[in-house]
This record gives sequence, C-alpha cells and structure tokens, in this order.
Amino acid sequence: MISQTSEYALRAVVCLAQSSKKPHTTAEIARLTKVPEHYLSKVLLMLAKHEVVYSKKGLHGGYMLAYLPENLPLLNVINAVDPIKHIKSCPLKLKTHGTNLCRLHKRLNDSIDLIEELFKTSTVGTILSDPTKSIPLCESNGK
Amino acid sequence: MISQTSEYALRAVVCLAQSSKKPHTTAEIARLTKVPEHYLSKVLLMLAKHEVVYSKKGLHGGYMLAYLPENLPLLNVINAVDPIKHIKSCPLKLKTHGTNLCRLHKRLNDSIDLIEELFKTSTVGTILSDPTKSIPLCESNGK
DNA sequence: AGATAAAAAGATCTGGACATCTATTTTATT
DNA sequence: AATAAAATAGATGTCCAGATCTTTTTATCT
Repeated sequence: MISQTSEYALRAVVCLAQSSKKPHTTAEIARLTKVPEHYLSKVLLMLAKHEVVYSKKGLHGGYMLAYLPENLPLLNVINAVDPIKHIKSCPLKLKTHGTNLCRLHKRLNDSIDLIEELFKTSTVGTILSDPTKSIPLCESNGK
Repeated sequence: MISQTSEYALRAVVCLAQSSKKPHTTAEIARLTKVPEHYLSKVLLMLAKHEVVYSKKGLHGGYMLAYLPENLPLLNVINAVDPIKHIKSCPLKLKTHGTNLCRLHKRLNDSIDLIEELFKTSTVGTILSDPTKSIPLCESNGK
C-alpha cells in the first residue's frame, strides 16, 4: 500500500515538524525515526528536490521543513518520493476502449482517487494535533 | 497501490465471471486478459489455493469461478495473491508505544482500513453490472 | 484396458526495481 | 585552514515479475 520509502519520508517529515526551530542532520533524524541513515539521506535528497524540505550545508546545517506543518499535505510528501500513479488509460491497450477505462480499471482508479484525496486533505499538522495518546514517533524526541 | 499481481488476478477473475458456463484454460485467459501466460498460471494457482477459483485438470479442464460474481468481493481476490497488510504495532518498535500506534501510523492504517472496506463491499458482480459504457476487458470476449 | 493428448502443477533461472551500505566530493561555517 | 555537513557516485542484496522447462493428473479415443 504505502511503500517503505514513503513511510520513511513521512517519518522524517513528522520528526522535523516536531522541533522545527533548528536544522536537523541526517544522522539525528535517522536516530529519532529509526530509519537506516544512508538510505534516509537519499530520501531527504528527494524531499529537498521537491521542495518539501530545505537543506543547509556546512557546519550547523541540516534539514528543515519548507512549509508550516498545517500547510503540508501528506500527499506532497508521498508524491515527492513515490508518486501516486493514476490509471489514465486501459492497461490492456485495447483500441475499442480508447481513453475510456473499463469498469474494472475505473473501479480501481476510483479507489486510488479516494486515497489521494485522503492524503491531500490530511496534513502533517493534523497528524501532530490528532487527539490520541501517543506522541508521533520518537520516544526521546525533544530531549 | 495495487500490485501487478493483484491487477492480473482481478483481470482473470473478471474474465472468468463473464463466461462462467465452461472452464477456461490458462492460455485462453491469458489471451483475453493480455497477461503473460506463464505468470498467470502462478496467479491462478494462488487463486485456486485460496479457493477463489476451482481448477479441473485434464482434457477439457481449466479454471472456473468458485463463487457467483455477486458473492465474490474484490478483497478476496486481492488477499489471495497479495494480502493487504494492516499496521498492527509500531514499526519503530518503541517500547513506550506498546500495541498503540502513534498518530502517523494510526492515520496510515486508517487509510488502509478504508481501502479494505472499499474492496470488501465491492464485488466482481458490481464490476460487471456497473452502468458505464465499456465492457470490462476483452474486446473479443464471448465471441 | 492402454495409449495419447490436454491441462494444471511445480521447479529453476533471469532481469529490474527497491532498499541498504560504503566511499568520495562539494560546500559552508568557524 | 579545519571541520561538519549535504551531495554525489557506486556497490551489494533482496524481492517481484516474467520466462522456460519438466512433471503429474485426467479425460477421451481407439
């Protein structure tokens, strides 16, 4: 459903959103989110290319969120690393279908649309403010 | 979102549902659904193991649906070949979370639940009876 | 009843994408 | 100039999709 890479990207973004004052290094984020450090660096690179996060090189550098959490839909994070693909034309390449989707693929695409809508309306901010008990990720976050 | 294997399984099942009088061979289904024949045989095997389809060996054998289309949710087809995995415990293995999910993973799991519900309530029968123009798959089906 | 052909079932093998690790280069700060 | 950090490049491992081949089962036809 949600790729490993998307999961990692979401963890990183939520982690950054929780203490957004100063930049965080890849190593820090990796430790807090328990993502393999060197893979995380690639994920963060993709997030930076899509301007979800902002990177600062050199001493005291690191990554920061490029948006306020409440202005950052989960969809943007997901699409940066592993874009949601819609079914736009018949995968069987049947000429008689043309640009129409058959019933099966229409139904499948409807569910993709639904998921996309869900991730579009739910932001990193809503994750943080969700009124459940546990704190997102990071038992040692903020210490 | 939906794996290639699930897509193939759904195509095969929809195809079988469209002419359910006699068994269809793997080669036939492969031709009609444009799925690679030898991979399809594996997919059909999995469907048979999970009793979504029934197989008959030997001359004039082949595969048939094990259920009436309206009694066969798409979820059963998907779960037979590529089960939907729910997030049951914190992927970070944080002790403080225990069996509780953090907000991020709760949100992600909610969307998985939603998709599952969608595929549970929508059956192969609803695909066939969907009031849209194009016929599911198979331009040459039924000839 | 035995031979034959048709079909599923099963065993390997390969290429590509994703995930992970290692090493080097570039850039900014002190 | 020294250092810390991202950026880049490359190597390795694993899993899924797909291809090829062999074996087993079963209906049908002499």
